[in-house]
Amino acid sequence: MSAPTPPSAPDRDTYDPAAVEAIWHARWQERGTHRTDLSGANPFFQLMMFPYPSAEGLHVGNLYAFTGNDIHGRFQRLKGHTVFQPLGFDAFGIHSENYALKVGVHPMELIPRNVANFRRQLDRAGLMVDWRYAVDTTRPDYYKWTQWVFLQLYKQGLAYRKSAAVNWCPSCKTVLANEQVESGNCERCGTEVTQRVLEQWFCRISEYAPRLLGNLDRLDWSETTKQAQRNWIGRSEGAHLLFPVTDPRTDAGAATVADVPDGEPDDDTITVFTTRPDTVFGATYLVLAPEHPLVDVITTPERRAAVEAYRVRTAQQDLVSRKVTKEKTGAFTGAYAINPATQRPIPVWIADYVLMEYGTGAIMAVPGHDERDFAFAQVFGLPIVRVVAGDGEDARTPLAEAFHGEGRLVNSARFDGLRVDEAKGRIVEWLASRKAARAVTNYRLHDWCISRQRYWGPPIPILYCDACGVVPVPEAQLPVVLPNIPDYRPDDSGVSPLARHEEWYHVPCPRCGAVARRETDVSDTFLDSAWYFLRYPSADRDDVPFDAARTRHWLPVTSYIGGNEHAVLHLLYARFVTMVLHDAGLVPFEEPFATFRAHGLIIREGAKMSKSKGNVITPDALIEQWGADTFRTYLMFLGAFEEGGDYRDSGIVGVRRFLDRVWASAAACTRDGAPDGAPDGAPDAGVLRKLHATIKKVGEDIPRLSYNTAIAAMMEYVNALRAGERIPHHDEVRPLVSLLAPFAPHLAEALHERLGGTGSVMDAGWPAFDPALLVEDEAEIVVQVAGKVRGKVRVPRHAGQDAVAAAALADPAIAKFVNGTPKKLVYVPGRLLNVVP
RNA sequence: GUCGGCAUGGCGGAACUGGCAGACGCGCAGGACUUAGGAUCCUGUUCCGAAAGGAGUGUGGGUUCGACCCCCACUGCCGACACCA
Repeated sequence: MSAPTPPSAPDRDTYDPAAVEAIWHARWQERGTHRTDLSGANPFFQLMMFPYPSAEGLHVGNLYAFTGNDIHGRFQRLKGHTVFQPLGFDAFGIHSENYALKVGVHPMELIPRNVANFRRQLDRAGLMVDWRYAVDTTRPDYYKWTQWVFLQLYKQGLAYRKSAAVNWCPSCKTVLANEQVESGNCERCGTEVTQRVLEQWFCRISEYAPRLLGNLDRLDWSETTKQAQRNWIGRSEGAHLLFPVTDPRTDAGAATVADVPDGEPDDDTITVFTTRPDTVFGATYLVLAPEHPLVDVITTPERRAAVEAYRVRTAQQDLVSRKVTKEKTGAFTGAYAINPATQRPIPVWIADYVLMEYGTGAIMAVPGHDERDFAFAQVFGLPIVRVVAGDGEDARTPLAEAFHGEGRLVNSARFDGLRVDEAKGRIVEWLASRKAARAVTNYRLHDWCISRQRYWGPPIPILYCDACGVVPVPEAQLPVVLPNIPDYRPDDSGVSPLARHEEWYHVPCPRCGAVARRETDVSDTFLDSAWYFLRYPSADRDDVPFDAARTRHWLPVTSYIGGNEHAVLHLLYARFVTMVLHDAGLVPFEEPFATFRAHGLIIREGAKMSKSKGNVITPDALIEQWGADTFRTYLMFLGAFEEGGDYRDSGIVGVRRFLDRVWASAAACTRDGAPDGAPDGAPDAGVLRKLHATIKKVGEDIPRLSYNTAIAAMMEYVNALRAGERIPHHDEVRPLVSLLAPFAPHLAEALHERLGGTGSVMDAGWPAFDPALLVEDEAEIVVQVAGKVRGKVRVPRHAGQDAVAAAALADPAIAKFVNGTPKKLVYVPGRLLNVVP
């Protein structure tokens, strides 16, 4: 098996991509072809997701996404828009930091190097980027404004501190993200990961959940992305139910607590969230999250030791395995609470399968109708009661597993016989009238933790003063510059390395002048990327994060195309930050991205690309071998852009042959003595019709990102152009060059010039097609008999059903399938006739 | 487990609202030009069949004059989330 090689021997007048591309890179640079006039009319903001500039350099996944954006942006420019297509670098974060530690080069040295390499590669690929507006999240002139964004959140009361657990690797002495924990162990050193509880900064994104969800219906986004966000926000309708705790020492039975208290949750009332209030009669025990504050209050002395032991055990477990392990464990608190429906006391347990961060951190367990509660009840021998019966079942039908389906209530006193959906409302109403329930909408979305106990990020601009408390750094004092310190390795303290740098750590309090301490956590990289699109048009401005007039002119983003791996986090945080800035009167819109399209993933020979498999494609080598235009076009030819593609080494030669043929066609029609090679010196009518059909098709395919079919259409046209070794006419080739420009911009520039064009092909406009040329005089009608194709007939364009039927039956090859008079004729004008015998 | 996506020739993939399945490309076969070709050009290429014809879009059913496309049930692969009450 050998990889195909490009056609060789550049003698005479053949396509030499390396030469062409070098010439045009230089000219684009000289002429400023890729510069956007920001005051230009008809603005079109084409945004692509900025990359993390890794040391390995650009990978095909990046290039696939960028090329898809570039084609769209170039097309919009050809269509007459002023296109702004900036790019930048998302270079902060734990990934860079770990890599820097590994190779022993300081990130402040490493990142600029990587960025320079990325720019070189991106330019080599022919992207239409105006680098004057590039952003780099690690530069103080950018993160000054990231810190400013944080302060806006703080001012609105949307940034706050609370303690939360983080994963901690005792060996690496560092905080780990959930994805860096592999089955309970650190992904780098394999040490068992533990939990630490630290004070951290959070953003109240959960407060925006209803708006973030509601707006989705109005956004022109890929449906898959919107659905992912809906699931992530996770709205669920249910109820809070109140279970008063009884004191077993004073209450002999249920009677004394039968009178429901005032309904306000107090020290000895457990509030649970449930989406199945209809099953409350089957709630045979309660479970609290081990961290639930009421645990301390209600645990009985006899059970305290066991409960504490269980809480310690849970606290030590890393965050990932706690959620992944399905085996049920728990401890009985010794306390009982009154089921507000049955009035009977039920035991209160703690278990790690109940999460403090969701709902109220407490559940009513209905083992008959919830798998988790069922499993738990089985382990601990707790009662399982059926309260819903499906078809053919009754109150006594035994439960081999939790029953989830439709059905009617049983064992539920006066609610017996109601359907599940009716019962939900009725039971909540009933309990509400006794002040034991309230209908509630709950969201899964939890607040966004932006603290990172690391070095490589923007310092959170907060000071702690013994006298004044928490003090935000005044905006005039921004940026809080990340100091260039040689020792940025995290240590055992769990506090950022920044805390070790006295001269940075201690500063005067801006309010009272006393010595204050800096916040030493840096912020999440998702904060950097949550507003970068606002910065681009104003990237040259030092005085403001984003200029009001430019923002009004360019935003919201016209078209955003990116990977669905950012469907939830990045895109949701960006929407949230934009909404907050809108509420503060700082931007005139609340949704940042008018349209968003998710592109697919690129794989290699049917398998995912990975370093361990050794099947990673290196763009540099392929561009070297085939040329950037061929590589770009091939990437887009692999499959539908929104579906992704399978990169096969063997196919690229086909695209190269196509571009060779385009070059040869342009060469042939400009050669001395042969500019008008067709016999009568005019373009061929058939070729011209095909040309106009191709202009139409390519112009329709590009906006719907159907790049592969657009390329196929151009290939078809080139085949028609050259069929039978005919010499193409000048006017047949020139429009093709424009159609090809978004895909193969260097080649298009060269041929545009060669065919007598002036300036850049990008400013020469998009060819128009003549609809009149597309209609044919005769139509070919497919003839079916009983739904099977039996032949075709040619008829005049507007022939009616009878004429077509007559023509069809006159054809013996068709007529032989029809005995006697047809029962029915189905005629689709201009396309098809179905004869039903 | 839940949510989403996908399943079409030897291969990557087309087929827009139910109307010629297999566009385009790779590969393969034959031919032309050549001292030569792994360059270029031309022709052919879903399968079975000499042909007439038949079969065919993961599997099983359904709706329809007509289904890759719609409905029901299932299988497999890919992705995201994952004890969310």
